[in-house]
Amino acid sequence: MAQKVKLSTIAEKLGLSTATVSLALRDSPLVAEVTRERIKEEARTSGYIYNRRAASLRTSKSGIVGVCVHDIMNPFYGEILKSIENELDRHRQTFVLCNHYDDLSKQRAFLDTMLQLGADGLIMSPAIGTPASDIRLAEDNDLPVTLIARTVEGSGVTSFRGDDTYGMSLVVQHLIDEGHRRIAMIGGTDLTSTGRDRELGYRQALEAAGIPFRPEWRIQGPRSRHSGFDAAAEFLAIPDRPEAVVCFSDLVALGLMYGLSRAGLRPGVDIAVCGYDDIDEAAIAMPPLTTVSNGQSEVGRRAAGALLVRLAGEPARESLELITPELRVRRSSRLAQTGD
Amino acid sequence: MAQKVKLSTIAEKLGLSTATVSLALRDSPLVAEVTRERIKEEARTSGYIYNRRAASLRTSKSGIVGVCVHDIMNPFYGEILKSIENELDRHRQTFVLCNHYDDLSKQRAFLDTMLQLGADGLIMSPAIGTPASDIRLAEDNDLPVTLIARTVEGSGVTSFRGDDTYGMSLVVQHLIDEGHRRIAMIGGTDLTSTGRDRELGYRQALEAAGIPFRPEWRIQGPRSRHSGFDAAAEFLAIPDRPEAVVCFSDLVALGLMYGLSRAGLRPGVDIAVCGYDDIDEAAIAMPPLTTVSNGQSEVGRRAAGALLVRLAGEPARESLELITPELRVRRSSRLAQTGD
DNA sequence: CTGAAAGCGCTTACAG
DNA sequence: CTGAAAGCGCTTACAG
Repeated sequence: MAQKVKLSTIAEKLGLSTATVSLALRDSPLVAEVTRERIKEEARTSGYIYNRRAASLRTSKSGIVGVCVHDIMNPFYGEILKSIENELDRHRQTFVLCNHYDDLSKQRAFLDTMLQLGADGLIMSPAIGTPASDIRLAEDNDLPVTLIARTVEGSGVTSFRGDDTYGMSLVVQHLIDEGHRRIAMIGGTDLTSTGRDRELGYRQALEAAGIPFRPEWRIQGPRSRHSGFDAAAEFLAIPDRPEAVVCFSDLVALGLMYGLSRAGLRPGVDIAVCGYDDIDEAAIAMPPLTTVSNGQSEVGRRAAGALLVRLAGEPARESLELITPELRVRRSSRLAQTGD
Repeated sequence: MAQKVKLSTIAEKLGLSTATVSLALRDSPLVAEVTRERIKEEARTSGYIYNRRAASLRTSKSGIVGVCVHDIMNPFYGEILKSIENELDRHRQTFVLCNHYDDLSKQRAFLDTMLQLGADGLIMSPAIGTPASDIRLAEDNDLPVTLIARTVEGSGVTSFRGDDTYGMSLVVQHLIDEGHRRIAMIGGTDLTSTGRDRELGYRQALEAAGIPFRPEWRIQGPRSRHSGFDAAAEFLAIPDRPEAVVCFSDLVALGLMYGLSRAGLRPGVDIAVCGYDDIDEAAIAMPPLTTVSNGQSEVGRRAAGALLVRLAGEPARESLELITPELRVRRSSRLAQTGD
């Protein structure tokens, strides 16, 4: 490659100072219109590439926002991400993605990288066990943080997520309304706020209906399609097996339905299955999956919006913004019908 | 936040020069062991954060690798990405992700951002219509590029992908071996090398068996689960409908199977359906999906490896590295059996 | 083994 | 409306 073109290259060529060139390229009204056009033209034809590292070193703004979630291949996060991406794109922020796979050291490495790169902000769905101190470390170093999907107590920042307890109680109530009293819950873990809250919703709905909680009907763990599939065997082995199941997520429900079908049980006919999240696939699945809309796009949009407000100088405050979930009844939970 | 700690803060505190501190923190043997330990200890306790922008400005190495694909929510790319991530992690490269959604301007914006940030390299699955000049622009500005999944003629760089023509011919041959002669192909577009090559494999296998290609049995377009689902209606409306279908991808096949099931047709019983890619879900789907393993993890691993070699100074060369696909026969294509 | 000094490519007061 | 100069926080020869 030829000699690199920088501001001073353009300045020399046109007999101007780098200050003028710098201002012109950023459309400053301080520079005369004609000068500005000459400069821009020269930048274009000479193949000038703006060096953001240099600019960022000077201004301490990088135009980078880090986003860190458990796993972007999970459509639940994918849908949130799309909405964040949309929002940030419009504000010309570059968006750097990372999976932490609930590995604290991986998340911490990403955080350190963002600090080193001088990122402007961070949106994260914190890994299991994230200490509040990690978030304060970011905040203390001028890196505003917004949390999504999960909460960290004492972090001092805002979290956006669905009201998981309420949402799960809606599904369970729906199954009770359909005449079920033997309802299992599959998936999720005590280690995340999401897991705890959804189990709480399950228990509360049962209790409200006077149905005792039965630990053998609570299969913890699964959080993916594959583990939902594997859980089918475990579920089928339960003596005195329930005829209705709520799952921690749509992914778990979809995997479970694959597993049940393979064992010869027909979801939506022989057994009621519900999910959680209302990912895109839920509506076209076979059978179409009853679930709870968890407001992914709203979570993403509002979290990004809140971060942008922080970037504009607003101070941090610890708060929890709950998005109200909505029940979506489909065929997987309605054993009566078979048509439609 | 308190006064920011930088190299000179540590240097002053310990009565050393910034040169020594800089070397010590990077474990240079030039610095005496004891001094090194004192410096590291001070860095730790003072909460020093390494400023990569400053370092990068000086060294013109950023430690950043950009990765740009059509859509990371597509498990096909997701699986490639995991393998790239693994490889880059081990070389302590920060990995910046981007979806281009086949929007050239979005891809170009990402490319510009990477140039401005001084990224060390780029791995991309080029958007439809990517001009070779975009790739040369990167290469000309010291940003080595490696291509995955799709090829750009005249780009001058290496591409890694499965042998799509051969792979697709394997599936079609398999259906012919199962006794089918009326085989539709659903999904994919002429606009990508992948789409063209897979259709070519379909046609070649038909031709080799003396089966004429019938344009009304070729439904172009679908490339997602949702559009596969929608294609079911179109497929069902074909007069003189085929009883076997190969799909552009597993995602299309899985969506199509949902659509066919909803219409009352049983995939794997009433109609044979095959996918392409062998994503994780294929093996647990209902029915389990016959497909072609497309070597996602090998593509990712080798593409990342090739990029790392380029970072080490190897010159670019245009070449196409084909990964040999393998047929995975499962129940969706074997109408004879119903058990298992 | 350690230090003094220059320089990476920008932006930002300040002066005119 | 334009320019001269300092400085962002590192690393890299070079000298000792």
